[in-house]
Amino acid sequence: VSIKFAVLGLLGRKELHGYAIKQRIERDFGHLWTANYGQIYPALRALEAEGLVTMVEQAQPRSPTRKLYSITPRGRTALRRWLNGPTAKRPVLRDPFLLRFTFFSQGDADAALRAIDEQVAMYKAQLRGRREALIGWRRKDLYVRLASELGIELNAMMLAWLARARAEVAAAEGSADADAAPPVRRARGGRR
Amino acid sequence: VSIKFAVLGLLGRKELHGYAIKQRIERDFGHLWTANYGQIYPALRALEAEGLVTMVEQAQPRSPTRKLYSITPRGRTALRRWLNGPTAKRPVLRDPFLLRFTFFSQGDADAALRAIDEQVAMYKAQLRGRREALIGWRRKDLYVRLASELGIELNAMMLAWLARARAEVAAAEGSADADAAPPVRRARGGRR
DNA sequence: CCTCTCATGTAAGACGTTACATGATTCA
DNA sequence: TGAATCATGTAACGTCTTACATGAGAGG
Repeated sequence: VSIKFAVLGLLGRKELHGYAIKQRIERDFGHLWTANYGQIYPALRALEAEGLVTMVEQAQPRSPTRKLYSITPRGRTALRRWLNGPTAKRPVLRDPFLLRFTFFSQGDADAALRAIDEQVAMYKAQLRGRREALIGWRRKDLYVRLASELGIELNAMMLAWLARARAEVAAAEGSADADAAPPVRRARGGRR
Repeated sequence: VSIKFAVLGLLGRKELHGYAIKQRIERDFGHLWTANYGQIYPALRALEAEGLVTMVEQAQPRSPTRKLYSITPRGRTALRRWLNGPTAKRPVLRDPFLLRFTFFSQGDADAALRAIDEQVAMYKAQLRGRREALIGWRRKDLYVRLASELGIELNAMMLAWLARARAEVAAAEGSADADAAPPVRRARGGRR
């Protein structure tokens, strides 16, 4: 249900075609939602069938024909109702790594360390990308900017937690492992 | 795929029946995963069919018969392989509120404020519950404790962000709204 | 008497992911 | 020549949620 409205919300700002919608989702809120063509194209058809958007084909000289979708007045009403309505449900993190993490006491000693380092690398790369993306939102939509900032804070917090977790795990599992992997990173310092 | 292993991981610690598994999931990592009977019971059957767990019926004098599941040696091997294996995929927050939030500039002025206050109330209640749950984990499993602490930090961070977001939104939308709802909460103070 | 907790489960449907199919253009 | 980007889509398959069905005992 949410994706239909996310698409409608994007069309509320600007007319777009399916391919562009996917790009926007990734750029604007890839940290808090994902969507793929298997969801986007059917959603657009459904919205059109309900009369919330209209479609116009747009031929182009040297690339495939686009299908441009625009929001209708009825679409705006539906969007506003969704925005004013109640919050569907409380969020869960649903992070496969963290789930696995809670069971590491049953695994091999160093598997935990390796997994943590993997995560650290991933979050560092992500953080860089997000900080760059933020610049584009600096003077634009207040809400998008705030959500984007949350993504960055979250990311930084995860890195801080991972550093702490790594230290505790290494300490608990005999100090031999502690320097098998790179010494406890100053990564956290980058946060304060 | 993750739920099967989450169940297996729980059984790796202690033999359990389906109903108890659900309770554990809620208590131990309700913040990072959810599961319902529609997933748990079929998962148990599947694990049994694969020979990773065994089941024994356990009649009780004055309550329904339980089906106690225990992990097998093959189950332990499979669990360890999962723990040592690669991390499936990067996480997304996937919070319906935040998704909606990014579109509030297209909605009614005060709907955003109301929605934020709703979220604040929810997170405050949740934070209380989690702090209590943590006490039970203090001297138990290191990994579970760390994950639990992350849940609390996350929760606190969300509250801090919501307070900031509220202030910025109120400021942007004319100061009339700013005191229609409770004055900008000192909630953030509780964090530093 | 009614609701809550314990305890098992199933079925239908909503939602999401992955892989495939098609085809032109651009860039190394 | 090969890969990436633009652009559309579908089918199969997983996963998750919701709602129902059953039934006993405990406590207000």
